[in-house]
Amino acid sequence: MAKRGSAEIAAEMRRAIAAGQYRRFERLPASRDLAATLGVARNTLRDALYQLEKEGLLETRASSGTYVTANDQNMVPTALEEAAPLELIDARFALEPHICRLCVLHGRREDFDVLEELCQRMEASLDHPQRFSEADTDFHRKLALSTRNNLLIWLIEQINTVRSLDEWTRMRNLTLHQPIIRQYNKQHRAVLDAIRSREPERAAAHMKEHLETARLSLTRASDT
Amino acid sequence: MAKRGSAEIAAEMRRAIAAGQYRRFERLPASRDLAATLGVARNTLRDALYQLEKEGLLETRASSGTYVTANDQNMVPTALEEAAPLELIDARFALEPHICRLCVLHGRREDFDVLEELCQRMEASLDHPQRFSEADTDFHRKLALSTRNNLLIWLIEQINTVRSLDEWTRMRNLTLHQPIIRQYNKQHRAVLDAIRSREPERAAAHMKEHLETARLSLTRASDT
DNA sequence: TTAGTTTGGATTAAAATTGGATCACAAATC
DNA sequence: GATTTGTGATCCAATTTTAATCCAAACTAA
Repeated sequence: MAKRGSAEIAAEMRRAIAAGQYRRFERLPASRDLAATLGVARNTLRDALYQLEKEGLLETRASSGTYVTANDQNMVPTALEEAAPLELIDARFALEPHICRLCVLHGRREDFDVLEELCQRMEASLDHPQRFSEADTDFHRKLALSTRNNLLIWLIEQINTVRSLDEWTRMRNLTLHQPIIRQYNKQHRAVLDAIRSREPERAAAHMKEHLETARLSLTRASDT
Repeated sequence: MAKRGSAEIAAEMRRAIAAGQYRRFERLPASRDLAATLGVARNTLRDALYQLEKEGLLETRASSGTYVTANDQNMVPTALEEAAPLELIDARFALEPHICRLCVLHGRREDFDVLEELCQRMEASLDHPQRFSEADTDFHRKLALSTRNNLLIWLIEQINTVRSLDEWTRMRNLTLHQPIIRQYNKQHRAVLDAIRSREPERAAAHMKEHLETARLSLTRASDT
């Protein structure tokens, strides 16, 4: 049987609380059930919960249950702020290609006009990483908006808050040199063209290619 | 059946009031009826209502009834809470297939063991929509967990909060009959098998198929 | 008014559930 | 080989839930 330490379980629970799976004042599942779903023995889980109790995230009352005492308002941002660069790329890898498909389905002429305008702004910003970056963010946001899916829009907006963190901006600006920007522009155009000609799969494919490029330039930058 | 404590009943009622199911000055159903509807003993319900009364959401008059006094208008529905059913499916369509791919990359043996256990639990719940539903949520959550991508985990958890809203639970339980559950089980297994044999694209494809089925049964249900 | 119904309040005992604690055993670690 | 750590099982005591009553106040309709 594969072993996972109580520390690992504690980390998992900590993250679950931060993610909002268990909210303040809520009672956790019974230790027996929770141990079962986590795939560990009850003793191990109890050790983990004891850790979290020491940290002040939980409070357990005998014969009653274990309750969340964490102030989630303080924790939710951390879940986002702690996102690693590659985690962010993977999340965008999940969301954005499909957003392109939905964009083909639900996007309207006027949406495409806005996207066109943003493309042009990016193409005019070869020497202005800052300006390019803003237009780039707007472009990806507009794609989400064009799906008319409020949930997706919200999710992308959350991701954008990560993107806009200082460290991010700095790291991204490092990678934004002329050749890279030029390549991004070509890819953005390819995505937009595919959307305009109502080819969902081609749009998604171009977006994947775009994100792959972004990942590459990111890993290359973090190697230095 | 999952035994629910008074705290959980209180939470459920709090949500119902926030969702506008019971409006201000309105009288709640008789405690006997409400208890029956919620599937708990009257004592448990009374404990729950007492909690909400302490919070100032309710006011109960003996021999008359329990009335909503929620003066709190800060219960504004967030973007998450007003998400439409099909929006949710589309968001999952974006996220989950790619999560399956990442699961193949980053998932470990012990993760698959947990997924296996959840599959079995679902297969043993053909006649228990409630139980199936919980295991189902855990299954999809565990898939996200197995990616080890905290951002994705957080995103899925946000989606799960939408899924767990009352209206949702009710609608989903309507569609969960034996044949559907059986089909879901087959699809979950197909996903798990593909992940286990480390075939990212096949896993993603099976997940897409699964979500397509879910979308179908959802549109069919809302037509009625 | 009166008789019957419905309401929440309260009490009780039994049953179910919960975390706490301990133990022997196995596996991994040093 | 000794130590640490997770497992699985058992028993315990406290708490919660349930279910069944009875009550008094308030409402309803004859």
